[in-house]
Amino acid sequence: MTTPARATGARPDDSPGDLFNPACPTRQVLDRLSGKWESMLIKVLAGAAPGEVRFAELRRRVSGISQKMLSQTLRSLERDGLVARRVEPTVPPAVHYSLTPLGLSLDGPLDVLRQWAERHVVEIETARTRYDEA
Amino acid sequence: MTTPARATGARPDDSPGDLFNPACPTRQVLDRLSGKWESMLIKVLAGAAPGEVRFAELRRRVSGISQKMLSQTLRSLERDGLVARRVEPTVPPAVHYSLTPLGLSLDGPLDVLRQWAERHVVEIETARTRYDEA
DNA sequence: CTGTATCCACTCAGATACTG
DNA sequence: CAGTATCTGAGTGGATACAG
Repeated sequence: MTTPARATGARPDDSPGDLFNPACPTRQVLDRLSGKWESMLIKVLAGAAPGEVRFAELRRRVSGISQKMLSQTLRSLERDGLVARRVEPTVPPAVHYSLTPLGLSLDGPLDVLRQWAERHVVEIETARTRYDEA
Repeated sequence: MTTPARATGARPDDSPGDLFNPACPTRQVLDRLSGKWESMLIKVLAGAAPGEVRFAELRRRVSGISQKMLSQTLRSLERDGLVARRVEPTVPPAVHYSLTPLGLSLDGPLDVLRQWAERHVVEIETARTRYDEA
């Protein structure tokens, strides 16, 4: 994702109604959430809040995710300050993940979207079917 | 994206807290919005609602988008019943796009996310910088 | 247990050129 | 004007193997 530095340069880019300039905050957040697992991870962690969840347990809760994507997604979430990581220096190590206050504050907005989704999936699927028939 | 039919099959997949099964509506909606342009297009069209916007005008309003991505994104949005397309049979043809009631109803939830984004971008950027330094 | 490294397939997104 | 077709590079995500 990583905000593309203005694409072509075809136009000098000073259009009035340009939502693309300057680097739209919404874009950045949406990009962050646009991955395949980000939003699910936040929901799972929010569901466990304020408790911590270990790596293996997360893997179980978000079934279908690969080890790679789990650690990759967690790292990106941690980088953005949405997820906290705590390592217990035992052998073998136990790593606990939890939502930061910032991460937790995102769950509300995400939930609004979730509710919209649940209310309208059928409509969308209907529209899709109708479109594909034509 | 297209919901991946349960990945590996490693586990019989009947975990209790499994958000992945059955095909989560949230996932589908988030997937729909996860593209680079989808949410921006909805915002632009919502800003013009209930008016219609022509193809070329959209291209101007969402600067940086290529012709290909614009038509591609509009088609997927139309397919899902979020966007309406009206062709005026003149020569050359004039095509008008607008949000359907369904599409319009999505603008609210999206706006919640936008507001969250605007309130917290700085925090996120700070966290990111701090993480990258370590 | 909790990752990282590597390889590979697939999709996304942009550039360019062409059509009704 | 409003697209479609094609080519290409970059990014995403999965499988597998290996490491602290």
